[in-house]
Amino acid sequence: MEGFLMDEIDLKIVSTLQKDARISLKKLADICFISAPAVSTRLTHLEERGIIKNYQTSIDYKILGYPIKAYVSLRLSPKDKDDFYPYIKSVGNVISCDCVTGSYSQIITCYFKSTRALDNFINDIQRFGETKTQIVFSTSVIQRPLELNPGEVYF
Amino acid sequence: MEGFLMDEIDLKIVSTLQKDARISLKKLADICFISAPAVSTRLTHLEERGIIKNYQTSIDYKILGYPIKAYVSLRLSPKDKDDFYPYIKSVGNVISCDCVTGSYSQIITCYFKSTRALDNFINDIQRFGETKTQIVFSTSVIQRPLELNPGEVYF
DNA sequence: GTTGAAACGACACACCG
DNA sequence: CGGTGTGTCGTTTCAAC
Repeated sequence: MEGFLMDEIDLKIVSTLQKDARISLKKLADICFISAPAVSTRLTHLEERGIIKNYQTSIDYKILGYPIKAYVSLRLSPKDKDDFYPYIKSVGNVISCDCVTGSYSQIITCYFKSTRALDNFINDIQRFGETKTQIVFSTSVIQRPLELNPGEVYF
Repeated sequence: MEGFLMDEIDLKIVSTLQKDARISLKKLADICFISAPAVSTRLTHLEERGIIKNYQTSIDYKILGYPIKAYVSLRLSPKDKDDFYPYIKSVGNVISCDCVTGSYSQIITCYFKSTRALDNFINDIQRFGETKTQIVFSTSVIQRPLELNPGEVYF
């Protein structure tokens, strides 16, 4: 990461795109009070520097037949790490996996078509260590962007 | 939820958009082997029916000055629910909050500029109940779309 | 970063299977 | 009814400043 600083306009671009990735360059330009080509070059830079990682569409997995969301915690034996990482990447049901502090060292977020499918998955990963599963009942804060122009945030 | 079925083309549209939300209708049309207007009407339907929820840009929060990611579990007293939900929605650091099975009934995913900021947050929410915090060290599966045209998935 | 022109893509309509 | 094809309009891109 080079010694570089985002200005107000970059921040406006990024936070606007977070909320609507399909907005046109022209509209972005109007919002930022600069020209469309200027937005375009800034976008390219933001992408090249890895600040913008990708553009995703969020889907209602429930409607699409994946009603089961779960957090699976896994106490991963250090010796199994090299086997575990490629494996967990290969499972299409898994949308994120983080190594965390605490006795359960991996937190896996995943979606399934049924509790039976979830159960199969859990049985499978138990070869890597002890697991704890928490199935999601309801979601009060749906996956959303981090607030970059902070109103109500902690410092 | 009407008695409606996604066909192969809808699935192709959705899974393509998941990976690149800024793709043009024309490219989508080429990929799906149909015309651009046809893609356009399908997109509108998918949005109207809530299968496509929104288009987000994923950002490297680390580079932007939020290096701390954490999962905070909260044992929420039922009587505090009505206070908790509006509050947790208002915190810009929180990107998701799920009600789950198990003794810690809420799982909060959040980002912070520092461990001190995280600490302030935790101290604050402890008025709602006991908490357990797991800070993310490293991420082996970065937030990614669910695999809809499944290769390696559990049934 | 801005402007303007040219290339490109998106949208609305009438037409065809 | 849903897909295709044309025309118009808006958007992106490139060159010159």
